[in-house]
Amino acid sequence: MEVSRADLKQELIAAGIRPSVQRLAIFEYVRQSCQHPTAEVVYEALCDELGSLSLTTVYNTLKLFVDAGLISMLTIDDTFRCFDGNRKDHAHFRCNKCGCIVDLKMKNEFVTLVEGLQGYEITDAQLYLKGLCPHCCVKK
Amino acid sequence: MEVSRADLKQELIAAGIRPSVQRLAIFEYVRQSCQHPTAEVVYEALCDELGSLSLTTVYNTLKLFVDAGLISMLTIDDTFRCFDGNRKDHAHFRCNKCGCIVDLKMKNEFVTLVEGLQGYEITDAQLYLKGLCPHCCVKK
DNA sequence: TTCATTTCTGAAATCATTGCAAATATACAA
DNA sequence: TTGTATATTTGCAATGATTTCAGAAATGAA
Repeated sequence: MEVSRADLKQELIAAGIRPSVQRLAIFEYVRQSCQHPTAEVVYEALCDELGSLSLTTVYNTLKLFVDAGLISMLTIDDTFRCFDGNRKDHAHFRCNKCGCIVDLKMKNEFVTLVEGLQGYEITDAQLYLKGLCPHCCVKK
Repeated sequence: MEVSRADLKQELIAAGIRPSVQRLAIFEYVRQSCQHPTAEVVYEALCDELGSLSLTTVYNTLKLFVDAGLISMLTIDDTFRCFDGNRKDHAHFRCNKCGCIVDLKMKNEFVTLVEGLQGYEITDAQLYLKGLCPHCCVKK
């Protein structure tokens, strides 16, 4: 499960991205995180480790990774964007009460569910479910 | 396909929403639109018809409808929210090049694709696909 | 080293969205 | 009809996440 820095570095290079200290740290953080961090969270988490870091750099770097297809950006919560380093096909659930975001396994690929995709080139797919999580359901 | 104002009015009342002039006009516009209008677009479209209309009213009213489950809000484009009056289960595609948003038919319900939903209460589901639309694929 | 290119920084700007308080419309009792 | 309470709309100011920009720093090649 744990991936080495060297591997992550190679992955960046393979994607045509120069592995600067900041980029590698941000990449590692998002990939290892089981949460779904926002740019702000990434910034807070890495500020100390890196000594100096600009929020702008975090935004730019995350955008760079998303464009390169290395991580994905979630817009499941309308008030902020968060990022996901988990590259397996999976769906997301957001609880309307506590706001938690949970990964859900898929039985099949997204596109198997959709008709009429001839002629389309699909580069990204996200399935968002919203409602109440088991925890909030109970104490409702 | 065409729904009368009277029917829409009844639908609002049934949802516990008083059918003011503005609300009815906004509801009709979003329901009839085959596009996926933003609040701004709704505002521009109805400004003349209603004589006076506030952008704030549009935002508030759309939120009211979404909370009542009458329409749904899409966050497929990270830079703005748009609204969808089509109540059939369907997926959305957004072209990365021209920005068009297209409705796609589903073969099955969203939840059939997901594992481990025991204990969850699902109130909303959205499948977002992104990439290139047939038109942009050709002239790529 | 030097030069050119890429990357990072921090402050300022942007812009969709919301908060707020006043104005207006509506419902309904007297 | 009039008065009054409630619901709705309005317009503007404020918010806050995100982006822009121009200069500073780091990096790589020669």
